[in-house]
Amino acid sequence: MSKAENTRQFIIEKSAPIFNMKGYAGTSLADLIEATGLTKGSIYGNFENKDAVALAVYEHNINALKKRISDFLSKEITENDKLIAFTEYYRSNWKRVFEKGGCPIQNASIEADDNLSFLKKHVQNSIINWAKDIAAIIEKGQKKGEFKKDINASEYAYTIITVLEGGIMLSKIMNDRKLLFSALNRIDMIIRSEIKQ
Amino acid sequence: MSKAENTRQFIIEKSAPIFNMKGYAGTSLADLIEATGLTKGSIYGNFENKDAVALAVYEHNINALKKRISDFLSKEITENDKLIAFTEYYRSNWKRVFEKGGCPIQNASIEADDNLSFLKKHVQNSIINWAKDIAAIIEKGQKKGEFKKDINASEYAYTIITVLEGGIMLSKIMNDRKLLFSALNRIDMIIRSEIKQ
DNA sequence: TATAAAATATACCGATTGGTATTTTTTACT
DNA sequence: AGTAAAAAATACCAATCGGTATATTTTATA
Repeated sequence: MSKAENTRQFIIEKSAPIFNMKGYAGTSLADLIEATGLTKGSIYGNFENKDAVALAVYEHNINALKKRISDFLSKEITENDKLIAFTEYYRSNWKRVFEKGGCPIQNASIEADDNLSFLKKHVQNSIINWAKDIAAIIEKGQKKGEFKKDINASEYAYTIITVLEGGIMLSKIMNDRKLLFSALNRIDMIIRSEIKQ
Repeated sequence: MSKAENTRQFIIEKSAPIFNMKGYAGTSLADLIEATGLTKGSIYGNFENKDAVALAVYEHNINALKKRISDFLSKEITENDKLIAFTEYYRSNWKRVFEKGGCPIQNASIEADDNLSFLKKHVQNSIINWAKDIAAIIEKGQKKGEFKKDINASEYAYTIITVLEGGIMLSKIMNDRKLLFSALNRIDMIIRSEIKQ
């Protein structure tokens, strides 16, 4: 990794929680300078503009979350256990997720839906891919006979994301862990009673 | 209503969709001047600062939404019909809600949870009150024998809000009406199979 | 209709915004 | 070790930010 690539990565990692907490419009270059300890020249030597930093940070946040979840699920063997481990991940990691500003998809969604067109497509893509990942687990479980064959895997994937995101939102603003856990319980219930064979 | 009170209301109404779409940090005084056609002096003659406008706008958005829903529910007689009418409201009005920037509680939640402390308490309060309103319907239904007596009304109120907010978020960013409707169907399903006697 | 008060518009302010041009420092290679 | 290239720091820019002081207009009242 070259010096510049290293710096680029350094900027992304230090800026990640800032953007996720303060939002795109709420994060200034002064914030990035403070968080990285670098200068404006250094940042603009590695990124074209603020948009480019925000975009790289968003992708980084998504990939980091995806990898952590993926690692967590890889411990499980059956597809049912993988699905249950998904909610378990949030039960074990909600604190860290919350401390870094919550779900990056959610934060970017709200800010990008009416403006920030440069981010919107990326958010849409990451949601599509996330739903595909979950749907793939369900479909595999269907083939293995763990899950009901007549259910729509993609629909259930979106239902899981819907309940999870709603739970994170409410839980975070209300400062109440239980609201997230209640949402996770609801997801588990759906898995047990509607997805599982 | 005095001239000033009239202007104040005018500013709030014209600024409402701007704040709800662009967010607090993303909305500038220049935006408010453009939206109202007034001058900076006029705005600052009626509001102490930008925070005060944002706060008044938030309360206005909440009250307007609450009133529309309340009017919609008042047509129904049984508590079960009122609960079902709640989801029906969003089926009939999602387009208007989306055009004005989506759910104000959701937008304010995401922006206020990590910063904007002046807004956070107001958002928390409006969620508490919203949940109370829904819980009151459930409790009344329990007393009237429409609903199961052993369920926790408040918990179900928060579950309904969770699924609704998750649905709005996903539906809005994905530009897909069906994702909201799927969430609303899920809420109806919960009402039918878990709440209704 | 004169006049005081209220409301609005104009003109201005320092600070901060995102961004660029230039200089200095660091790195890699002969 | 000398040197060219790459990287980072400094210095600067116009535009915009939220906010204020003052001037003008509108309103209400006597």
